[in-house]
Amino acid sequence: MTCDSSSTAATDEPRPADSRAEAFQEVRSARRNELAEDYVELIAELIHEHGEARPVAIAARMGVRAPTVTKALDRLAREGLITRERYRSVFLTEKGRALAHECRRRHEIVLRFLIRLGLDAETAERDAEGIEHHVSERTLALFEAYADQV
Amino acid sequence: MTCDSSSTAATDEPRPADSRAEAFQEVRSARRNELAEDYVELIAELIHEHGEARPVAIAARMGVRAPTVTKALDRLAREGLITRERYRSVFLTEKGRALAHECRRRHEIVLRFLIRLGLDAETAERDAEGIEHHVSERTLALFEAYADQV
DNA sequence: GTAAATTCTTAGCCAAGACTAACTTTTTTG
DNA sequence: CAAAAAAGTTAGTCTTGGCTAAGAATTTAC
Repeated sequence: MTCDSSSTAATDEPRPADSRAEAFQEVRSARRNELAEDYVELIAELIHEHGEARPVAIAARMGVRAPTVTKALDRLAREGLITRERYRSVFLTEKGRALAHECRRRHEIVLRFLIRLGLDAETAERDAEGIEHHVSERTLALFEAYADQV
Repeated sequence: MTCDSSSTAATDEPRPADSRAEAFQEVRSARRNELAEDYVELIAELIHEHGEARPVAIAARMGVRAPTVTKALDRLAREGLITRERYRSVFLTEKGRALAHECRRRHEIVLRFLIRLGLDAETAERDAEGIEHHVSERTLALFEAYADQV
């Protein structure tokens, strides 16, 4: 049943030009950034609420253990999103603050949209947490339009 | 600075820090299943379109290399979602077929909803791919209602 | 001002998911 | 049917993101 002759000839391209494949690659790429975004967003919230972001608080809110946080923070620091000193609080860099702001914006739009659609607040919060990393700017604009319009 | 214990930790919690942690844990749990769902959905599609699902076709559509597919299929087999023989096509088990069906359903609902909202087909397809794994049954129902209503 | 408790880090383990290189099996093709 | 091509697997590497156990640093409490 090898009927699809067009798909696999001499593979010159290391990256398949298949639009389906591209979509999956984009999703995977988005998935890679999700955790970093979650952390940065959470750090911004903690700083806003408590004046600082301690690893122990991050761990509690993320629902993970302390060493997991340490590792994640190392990575965020490597990526230039936060600054930190050993055994001390975490601070966002300019870049980190920008990302946090962007995330917050997306989160708010998705959340507001879901609630406008008729979803209960708690489910909306949970769904928004998952969805916010996967909505394009275009979709976001439509979500906003809908929420405003009603 | 260490206002944690006095101000917001023990007493007021309108939303206990726990519920945030739970939300994140749920998202992480969803993320863990995403790839398996993508594979199963794709395998079902390939079988439907071509009568069989070959690893080479899966790799092309997923946008990954062959060994990645082999490993993924090992895992799917371990989880009882597919059956396979070495160097042969892949088949869904009853469980795999059920999951594929469920995924397809979610995908369709999200896609239809986004298009009804006014999104172009291509972006809708891309966003649906990312969103479908993160919508609750409740949200799905609202998406359906909206798409039908308009 | 020291001892206890808490917080944070390090070290080491594991599984997933990506890759390349190299090998085996199957299929195609002169 | 034998050689070449394609498909699939294995082996080995890397990174991420979890975890526990144990040790170091800091903070609290007596």
